[in-house]
Amino acid sequence: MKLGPIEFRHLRYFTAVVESKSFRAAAQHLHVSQPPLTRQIQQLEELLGVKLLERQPRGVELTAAGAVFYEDARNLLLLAEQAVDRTQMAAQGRLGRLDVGTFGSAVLDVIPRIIHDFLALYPKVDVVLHNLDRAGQIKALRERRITVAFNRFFDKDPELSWEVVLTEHMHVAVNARHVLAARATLMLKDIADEPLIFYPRTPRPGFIDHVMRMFHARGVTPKVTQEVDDVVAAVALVSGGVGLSLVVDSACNLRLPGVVYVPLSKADRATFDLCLIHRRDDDSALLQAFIGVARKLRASRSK
Amino acid sequence: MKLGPIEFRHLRYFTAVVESKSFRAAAQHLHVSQPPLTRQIQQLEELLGVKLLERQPRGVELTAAGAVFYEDARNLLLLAEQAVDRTQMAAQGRLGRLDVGTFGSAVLDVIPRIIHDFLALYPKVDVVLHNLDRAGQIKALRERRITVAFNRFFDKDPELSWEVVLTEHMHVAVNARHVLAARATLMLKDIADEPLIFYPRTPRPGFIDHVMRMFHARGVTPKVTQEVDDVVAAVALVSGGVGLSLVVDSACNLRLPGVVYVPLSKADRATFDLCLIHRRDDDSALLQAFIGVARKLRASRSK
DNA sequence: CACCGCGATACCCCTCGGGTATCGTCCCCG
DNA sequence: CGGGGACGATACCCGAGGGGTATCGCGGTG
Repeated sequence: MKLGPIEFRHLRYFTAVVESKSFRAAAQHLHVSQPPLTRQIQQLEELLGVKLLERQPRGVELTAAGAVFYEDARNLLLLAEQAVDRTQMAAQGRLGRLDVGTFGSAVLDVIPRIIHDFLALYPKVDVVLHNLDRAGQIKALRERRITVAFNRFFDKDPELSWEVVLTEHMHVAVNARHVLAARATLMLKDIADEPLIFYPRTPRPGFIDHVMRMFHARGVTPKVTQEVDDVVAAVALVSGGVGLSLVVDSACNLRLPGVVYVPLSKADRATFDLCLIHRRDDDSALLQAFIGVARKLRASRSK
Repeated sequence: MKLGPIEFRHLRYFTAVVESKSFRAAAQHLHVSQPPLTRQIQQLEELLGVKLLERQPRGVELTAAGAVFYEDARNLLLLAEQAVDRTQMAAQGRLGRLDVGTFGSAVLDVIPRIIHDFLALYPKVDVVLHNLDRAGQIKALRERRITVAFNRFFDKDPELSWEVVLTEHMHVAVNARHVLAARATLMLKDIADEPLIFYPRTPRPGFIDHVMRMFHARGVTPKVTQEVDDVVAAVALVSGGVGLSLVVDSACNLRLPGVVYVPLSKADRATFDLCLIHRRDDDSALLQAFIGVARKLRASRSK
């Protein structure tokens, strides 16, 4: 007899026979006639070089080797089904891994929300956060090490696409014992003479330049007395009474003792967009799902 | 197109294409011509309802779903081979096969003992050892390529279960001509100024961090002059007089010329658990028997 | 001993996997 | 910029082999 390799057919037929302890019954259950079934089992036995079944006048018995093979056959069929399931889930973006590029302050509010909502809908996706600066994000996106990134101020780029997911405003972080802490709103000129804790230009030049332009447009030159590269550190210094600082909405979630956040007055209000960035040619279901969640959150916020 | 169920043929063809990143090359490797291959892959994709491959002008790329399916396909093919193997073994009167995941030093003492005792009780079982690192063991367990694994420091995992089979202590491996070789015990501070042969962090971060914490807790900064990723190599260097090294009980079985093992003094003694890990849902008799032997050995040791 | 009921065998059909030839497309190179 | 070459897809043919029907051999049973 000529024999090829083992196929799932053999396993399906064999397990059916074992489970119904009868060729005829198994054949019926498999919607085939009995002779082909017999032949497939014979083939399987010859293929393995092992007798799997003891044909008794009253039904069929497993041999010891047959019992071993039955265990594995059932397992294989089960795993094959799971493989199909998993693959289909992956295609729908319900399974897999999403690498997200984040940065300093966004991580305090928006990103946890988006990820929370996303995981509620897609629980089997692994979301991995990567804190990167602007340049690092762009590089990582290009090199496909991350799928999506959050940042402000996006430069046109042929490979990348972006959309605004949140529009934020500026607040002044000020120590509660400071006179300005009582004010409902503040103007930039109010803080011109106050010691300002600010951020170095390098990791996010776009943001810093934007704020600086804001100051200059109002003829104000801020007195930067301290530079720290981290929003949390800046607010910590405010808490310690070192001075006041500027932060966006998201950072207001950061509650430290003795720190209050006073919004900038309408006249001085500037908007800071938070963008979601991704490769333009990336049409993965995972990314689409993630963008969908981000959009929905934005819509529910703007109400 | 008419489609039946998935067959192993589909998996074989698909994995071949993925591995050679080309239909033609894969066809050649499979000893078939290219068109049937193309057809089988198309069938598979239609069968799953999922696009698995991105046909690029330069070869073929996996889609995200394709990557998921590839993993499972490879695994299924492997398990099928194992199933055949096990069945044939069983037919020859062997009762089965137990695949065990091991790692570096454990292989020197505990594992041989456990396996020896196990084989004394179950002489017809084939025990196959697989030397794997931590991550490899976990993966292999999940994918059922191994039934049981030995390692230290186990992280909680919903799919896996574990128990401590041995608690070990540290010894200093030192050249016999060295002054410290004569000491009955050593303290960590005794070796602070000695050249230490140690291990890189990557393959077993848990173990290395544990030892390092031990040093720091005693205010000792070891002078690591040489890193080797293998206990045997480390002891060989000790034998060559390069310096001294730290090993656990099991490794003391390794007798190399001019190497003596001095236990750490009680004050500096730290314990290192060796765990036996297995799939939580695995209730095979072979595994239970193996665990039983391991437990008995532990009990007889602790006396 | 006749009769079921079981799996095995004989033999036919036609599906479906594999082969050859060829196409459309993109890249590369002159 | 156009032709050659390598890639995967398509068209079409062939035959191996999976599945069908009919029947056999053989125990167990009334």
